[in-house]
Amino acid sequence: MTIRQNGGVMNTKDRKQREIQEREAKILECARPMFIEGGYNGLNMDRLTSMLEYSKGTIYNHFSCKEEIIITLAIQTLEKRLTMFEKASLFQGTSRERIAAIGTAAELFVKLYPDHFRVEQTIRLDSIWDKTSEERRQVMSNCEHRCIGVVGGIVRDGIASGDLNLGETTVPEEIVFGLWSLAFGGYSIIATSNSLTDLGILNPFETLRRNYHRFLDGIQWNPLSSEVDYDAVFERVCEEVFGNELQQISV
Amino acid sequence: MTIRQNGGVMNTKDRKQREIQEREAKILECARPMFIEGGYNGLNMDRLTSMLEYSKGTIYNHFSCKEEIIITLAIQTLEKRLTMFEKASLFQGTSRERIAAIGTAAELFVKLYPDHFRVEQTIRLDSIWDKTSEERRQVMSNCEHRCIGVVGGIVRDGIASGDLNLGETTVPEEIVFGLWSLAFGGYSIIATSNSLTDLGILNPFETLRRNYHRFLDGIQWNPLSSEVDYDAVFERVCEEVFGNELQQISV
DNA sequence: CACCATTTTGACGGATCGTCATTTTTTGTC
DNA sequence: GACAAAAAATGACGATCCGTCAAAATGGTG
Repeated sequence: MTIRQNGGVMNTKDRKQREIQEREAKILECARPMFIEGGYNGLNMDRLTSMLEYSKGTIYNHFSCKEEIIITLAIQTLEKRLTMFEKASLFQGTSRERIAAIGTAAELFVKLYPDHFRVEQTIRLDSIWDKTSEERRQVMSNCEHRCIGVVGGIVRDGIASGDLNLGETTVPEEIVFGLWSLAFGGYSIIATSNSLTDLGILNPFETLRRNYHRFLDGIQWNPLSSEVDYDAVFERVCEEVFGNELQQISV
Repeated sequence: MTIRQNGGVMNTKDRKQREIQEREAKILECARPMFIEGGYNGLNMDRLTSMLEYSKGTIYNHFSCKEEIIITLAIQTLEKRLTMFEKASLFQGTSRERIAAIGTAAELFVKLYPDHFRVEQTIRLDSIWDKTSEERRQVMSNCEHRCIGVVGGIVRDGIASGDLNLGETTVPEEIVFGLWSLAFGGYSIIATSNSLTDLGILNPFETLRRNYHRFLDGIQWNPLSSEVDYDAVFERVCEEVFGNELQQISV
């Protein structure tokens, strides 16, 4: 009897919870294209209200301000990236091939979610960042840290296996920082600048791939790119690890 | 007589012109800290009006919208960067030392104008970018292109002098893209992420420097970092080329 | 001083964010 | 099912801020 009552109560609460979750998903689903279309100003709370079947107050029950919606959009895709990184890190191969697998994941991620950078760049502007809740900022940081952690783990594996020898003056995190800079900078430039085509770089993604292999050659992470065809590794990772995701886009 | 008249007219016009220039400078001078303080929303046109001794309409005679002010702020610092790059490229030394000099210039630039990135990131958001005038966008592109050109020139010098051999499958622009990615990504991460200190990287600027030398080692741009103390080159460039600028900051 | 051209002014319209008093719905109880 | 209390939803409203434009001020000229 008590059990039944409890059960009943829980079911009701669960249903409520689920409804709230679903509504939140709907809000985000509607907000994303609005943001993609016109950025921070394009995401119009009045228009969002009129497009959804909920009133303003209801939406503000879910998200205390516009910025909270935007950071949640960022978190949604960041979580997808984390999943892709983790999947890539399981690739069977040398430590350097596994780093290449992460690079592949990063590239496929920006191709699958080409608008993610825009969202993240907006969020990182202090004027926006400061209005978001500490809670959601934590979630975002956590995602970032875990992505970094995956890469760091592979660097340490490389050292442990003897493929990589950093010497005594270098810590693995410096290499993570280097790869991260190359990737973040490269994808940002690709996304926001016309100068690349002006420069005559026809396939920027391929060039970026070759650039991080140049960096890895520079620290002599074996086997070097002169010994292994890392383009082929890229193709293999695309197929073997991300075959499913890839059906959606043309690489 | 005609000459005198002309002279007089010209003087009046010149004075007018000068006054307009000066006013424009004042507007920007007042707008910059406001933007730095609170970003896009922090730059408040009403407040700007009340702080300056000019009315709203007058300000809108200079800049047709808020975004035009912001892009002009970006252009102001971009021009300083171009000057620093050009100065650095004249450094006497091997081609690789000259690239290191550009790296030094880039680092000193972000230290001298730590808020520039914020301004540039804001401008690059499509929602802002689209509202700026084609004219000012051209000026900005031009600055960027000339900076890239300086770097490209040194790469080609390196090839010509035999310090660098890219082979037949690589064009110099790919290397420019690589260095640019590393720098842009690295400085962005330094500016907007706490993860670096979390990672245990105590001196991110030094690490970034070492990272681009790793990249340059990877393409075997001679002399390699194992043969030359590029930290010492950095110091020399700071002193010999940028001694004046450096008095303002602590490196 | 009178007249025209140019520049400056700031009140105002319009857009948009977030609030909160009011209304509606849900829950719990007899 | 009827009713009260709690919870949730509503949307009109206040506040803020951008950019405009009719009117006023300024400056040059005969």
